Amino acid sequence: MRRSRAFIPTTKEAPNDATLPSHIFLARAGFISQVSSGLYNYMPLAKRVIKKIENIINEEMSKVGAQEVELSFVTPADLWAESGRIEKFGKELLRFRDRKENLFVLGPTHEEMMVDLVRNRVTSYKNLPLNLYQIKTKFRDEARPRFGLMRGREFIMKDGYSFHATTEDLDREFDAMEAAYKKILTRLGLDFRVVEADSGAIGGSGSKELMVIADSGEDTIAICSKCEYGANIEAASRSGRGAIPEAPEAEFNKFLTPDTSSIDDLAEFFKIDPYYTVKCVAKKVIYEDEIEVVLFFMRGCDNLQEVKAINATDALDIEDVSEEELRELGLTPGFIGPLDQDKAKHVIDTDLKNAQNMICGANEQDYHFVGVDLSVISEVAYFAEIAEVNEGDTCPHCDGELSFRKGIEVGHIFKLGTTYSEALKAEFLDENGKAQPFIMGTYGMGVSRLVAAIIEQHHDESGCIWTKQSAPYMVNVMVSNIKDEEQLKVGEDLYERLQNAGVEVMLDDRKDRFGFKMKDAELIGFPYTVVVGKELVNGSVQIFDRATKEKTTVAIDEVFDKLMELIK
RNA sequence: CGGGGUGUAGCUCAGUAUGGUUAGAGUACUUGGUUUGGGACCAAGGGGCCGAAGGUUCGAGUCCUUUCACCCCGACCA
Repeated sequence: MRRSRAFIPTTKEAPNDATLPSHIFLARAGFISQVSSGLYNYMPLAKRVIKKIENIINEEMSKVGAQEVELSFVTPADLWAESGRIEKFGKELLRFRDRKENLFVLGPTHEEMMVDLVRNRVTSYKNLPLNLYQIKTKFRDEARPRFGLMRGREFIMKDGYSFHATTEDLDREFDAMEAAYKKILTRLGLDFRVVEADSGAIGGSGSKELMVIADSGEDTIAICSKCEYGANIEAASRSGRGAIPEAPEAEFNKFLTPDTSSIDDLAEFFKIDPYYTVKCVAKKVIYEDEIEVVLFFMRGCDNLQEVKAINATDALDIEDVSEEELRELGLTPGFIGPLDQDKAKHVIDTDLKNAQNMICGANEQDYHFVGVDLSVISEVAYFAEIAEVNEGDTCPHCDGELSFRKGIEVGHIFKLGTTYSEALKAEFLDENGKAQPFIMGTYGMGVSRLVAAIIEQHHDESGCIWTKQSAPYMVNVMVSNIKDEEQLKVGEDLYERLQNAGVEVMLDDRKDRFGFKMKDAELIGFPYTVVVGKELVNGSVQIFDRATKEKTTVAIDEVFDKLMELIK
């Protein structure tokens, strides 16, 4: 492509609403333009990057025997009613009626459609397993789209669905998909981590997220310093903690502790580590048809992890509760403890099981119990893992230490089980001629989000730095001064030769000055720019490496071979 | 959905407290000339229903009311 003919509207200034590097640079370099909240136009460069990613996905999917399909974007609302998700998805589902007043939704994900496609067409165990996928625009009417391509309402996702006769076969496929996804991200040149994820709400026996490591990521993940373990903070667990402070030994007693309603006050009052205090976090727990106040107890040094709390109580959701509401129940906020108190349901963190030398609220204004031995309630109380892990805690699989990172969730793979096949009555006949629901897996990968993730991980102050496998063009041949006929000729020749060799190459043949064109090349982020300019008098040109910003002088007759070697 | 902010040229923004020529700058764009190794210079141009609707006024970008859009923090997010 000739730069003089290309539609690449670069700008010096970023749109005022862009905050993340990926958003700023993709907009400035002429990849995307915003249409409305969460909606973007992809311009030629972005389209090329998207195709690159799609090709890699297609290749890896093909290797593991997954077949590509394409399901309709507009889906009948009936299907969503059948699975029950029309309620659950709520306002994120964009609904509308056609001219005959039939209700439709724009597909936010395609479990229903895919199950509908397969049911009554695949009816025998002999035709299983089956893995179908598509790469397609999705629409979710997000409450708050943000960060450019990172969280749009309209976005491109690869979504795959597998169908199995046995859970063992699903496990095998799940592992194969994890491997394929890792391969895709590795090929794209990304630093990522596969982490364990929460899968409570959707059910199923497990899910993993693929996280691209980047400071701007919206998810926090805990990773082990020694082994492969990694988990979303919502699902992370620990086997212990770093250093356990010295225990404050005391006889069991009730103590007057005025004005110590917070853990900090309490620890200060007794001059002890918060580790030996019991924290109470009261929440309103929402069930389908009732709302209940539940008291969550954990060590004072820990925090409640809400997703774990929801899973522990089988709730739909959890909300804050006010002090007034607690008082109405007869509770004393700031002094609530798990002993001698049955005003509300308790959930106690497993780390408190049999805990000794604890200090907890006495359920009486200005009083705490000291020297508490929680083993007295360990038989009767409900224990669950509800505390969030902390940095420095011990890995659940080895003796390594956990630390936190920020990640961008670019993939999520799920063992779905029979949730959808049962809801939609999608069954096959097994060896015994008995009808069984399909056992399913689902595998998502955010294609447009990957475009942003690549830049979040690969950029500098000058702009984008595309990895070789994701670059819209591999080589940019820049003629420094097109009025210099020799420069232009050498540039044109190299451009043609590279093109004939199948290299994706841009020829910057614009009538602008050197500096302008260099800044532009850096902003766009071509992996290599060949500068045909001043050094031509010595019979050489320069190869500019975008990642390192280093210029290497190369003789004209060697530059082609050198480039072919670099781009391998 | 709660809290905050912003809408003026393609883009980034002044101007609005105190209403008053023909609404500005930078950048981008067009034309001519000079320049050609790090977003050049000179000159001349084109480009605006000042987010929308209603109101107050002799007069509204500016004041009042309503409304829409977008952004940020939070809630939410298979």
